[in-house]
Amino acid sequence: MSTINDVAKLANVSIATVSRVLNKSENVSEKTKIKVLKVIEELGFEPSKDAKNLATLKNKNILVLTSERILKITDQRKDYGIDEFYKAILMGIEDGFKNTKTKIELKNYDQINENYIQKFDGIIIIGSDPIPNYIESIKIPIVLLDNYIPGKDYNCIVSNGYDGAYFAINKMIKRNYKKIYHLHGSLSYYGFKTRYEGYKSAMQDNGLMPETFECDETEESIKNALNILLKKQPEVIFTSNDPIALILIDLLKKKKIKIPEKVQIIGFDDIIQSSISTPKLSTVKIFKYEMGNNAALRINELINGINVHPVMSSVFTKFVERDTTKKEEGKQ
Amino acid sequence: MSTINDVAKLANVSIATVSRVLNKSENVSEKTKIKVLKVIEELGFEPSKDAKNLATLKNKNILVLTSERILKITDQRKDYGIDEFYKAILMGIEDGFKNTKTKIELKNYDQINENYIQKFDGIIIIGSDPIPNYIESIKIPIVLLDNYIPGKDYNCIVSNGYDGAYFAINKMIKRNYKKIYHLHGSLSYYGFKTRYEGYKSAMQDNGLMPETFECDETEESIKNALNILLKKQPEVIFTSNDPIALILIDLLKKKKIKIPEKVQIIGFDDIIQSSISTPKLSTVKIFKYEMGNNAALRINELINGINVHPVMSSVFTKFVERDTTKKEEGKQ
DNA sequence: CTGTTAGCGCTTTCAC
DNA sequence: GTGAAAGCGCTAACAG
Repeated sequence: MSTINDVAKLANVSIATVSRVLNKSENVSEKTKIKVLKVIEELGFEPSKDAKNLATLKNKNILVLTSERILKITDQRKDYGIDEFYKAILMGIEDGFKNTKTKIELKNYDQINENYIQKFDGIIIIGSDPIPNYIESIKIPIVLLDNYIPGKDYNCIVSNGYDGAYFAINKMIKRNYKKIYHLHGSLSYYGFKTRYEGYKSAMQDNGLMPETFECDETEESIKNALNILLKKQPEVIFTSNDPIALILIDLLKKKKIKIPEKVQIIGFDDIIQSSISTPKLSTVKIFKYEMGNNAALRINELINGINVHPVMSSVFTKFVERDTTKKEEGKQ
Repeated sequence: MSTINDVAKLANVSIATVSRVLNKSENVSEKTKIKVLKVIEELGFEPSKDAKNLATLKNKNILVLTSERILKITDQRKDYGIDEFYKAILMGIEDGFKNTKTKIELKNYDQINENYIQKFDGIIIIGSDPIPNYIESIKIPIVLLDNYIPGKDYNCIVSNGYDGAYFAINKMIKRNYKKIYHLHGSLSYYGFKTRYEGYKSAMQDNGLMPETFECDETEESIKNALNILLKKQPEVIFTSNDPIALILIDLLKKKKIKIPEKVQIIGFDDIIQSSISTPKLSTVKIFKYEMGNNAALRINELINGINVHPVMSSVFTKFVERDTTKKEEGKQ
């Protein structure tokens, strides 16, 4: 490990000068610049990101952007489910900036325009609602949060739906359940798609045939799907998210079908309602806070020119087992 | 943003004491600990990771583990393709540790045992060959590199095969090609699976029917697949990796089928050979160096207790277009 | 049990 | 065009 000091000594200049060539400052003669560059090359010197971060604590402004739909939800705090989702994410973001002197501004797409955006050092875009076109052409660092657009290499933070589904399903299979079906929403949502894939892989890896059913997340649609599903005598129904699972529970209760004795349910998300439903929902927890946190840290890296090659980060989930699954083994 | 100083002042103690409670040192009276904790809570104080990193530069040892197969390959440097893959990764790892005083030891599974491992502060495991069982039970930070095990939440760094495939295929479709087929290796490899999914999604999102063919990566098998494929008059063949694509090129040349005039080929990886083949291969580049680099940075975070919730990082790829694809539009 | 102080590697005034 | 030195937030001897 070599430091800026080593470089300075070998090049017979001060560390200030080295710092200048490192940061492409104008005030260095071509001669010394070349000299310093050569030593840097020789030493294989790489400036410390941590030191740089520490030394450059500046006031920064970052813009947190969402659709109007989402912002309205978080404002009102009416609907526990989605509200909580974004609240947790927002908290994670805030905390992620805690040691960086940055001001956060929360806006929705309607409240801003291309010009307004220029004031910011970085932008975090939450959710998978359509993004205004002009966003694509701006050169300010951007991080997508809870969204991913195939074919565009935006830095992004998502939840690892594939793995979460795989783990939960695999666990059920190990308990000797075989008739495990997946009730999912539109697969055009990347999140749902990955959970769907995780379910399928877990089944296939265990020599089981995946069987999936689509609904549009309305009670009506879920009801229809359930009726078809029920004919197949499901042991476990795994859903795209908690709201669907919660509706399913209601429906099943009306039909006097015992949960988890007769049918087990597994959701995805772990919204607050899932821990207070009757019975309490077994679900795959999404780490919303951590997702927000990661987004903040990532945008900071980007702003400071650290590790800039685009990366998608999938935050792992956790199977939170409550009362809609049986914890013991099924029959052999 | 509040600092350790703010906390110290408000709690009427020195920053050393604050640091002690932060790091769960024993040498603090219960009383002052509580007092400090309260102030921390009030202020919402979050210690700076950068400052901590800077202050704790210690000699660390990290173990880079691979299968014997891979280590042999990198040792010999004979086979350009795979050799280069791991060389680049290794360079990325080294550079990632450049400002951290850490010693790297490179071993294969046969050279170590459960005991030996204990000496290290962190472990990076490269490649998707089977991992010894005892690894699972050790409590040293681990990062999987170019590997992912569904259902186990190992921190890992992979290449974003889904996105890379999606982008390249989407681009071809936009050029009005429709008969785009995918020739893939075993889908039990996670890497191949994601590229396969990316191909499928791109086709489906454009209203096209995906058609895929499996081979086992031997010339024989590829030849068979090609013969079937050719009957479908492919405009584009997208392969799981460069070696398959390179063999395909040879086969096609023997058959006097013109590339890219008659058939276009797209590989995945961008190994050195792909830039010197005739014609030069259009392929999706994997950022090996960046992957290694990320692994190093991640293991460092883990060692320092930063951001410890497990995450999978998918490093984005880039479509490198050379001479096995036509750059202009196809016929309408 | 607690405080003082010297760094960690880098940036950034302020002089010259 | 260049250097000296203060300081970013934290840890870790060392003293007491």
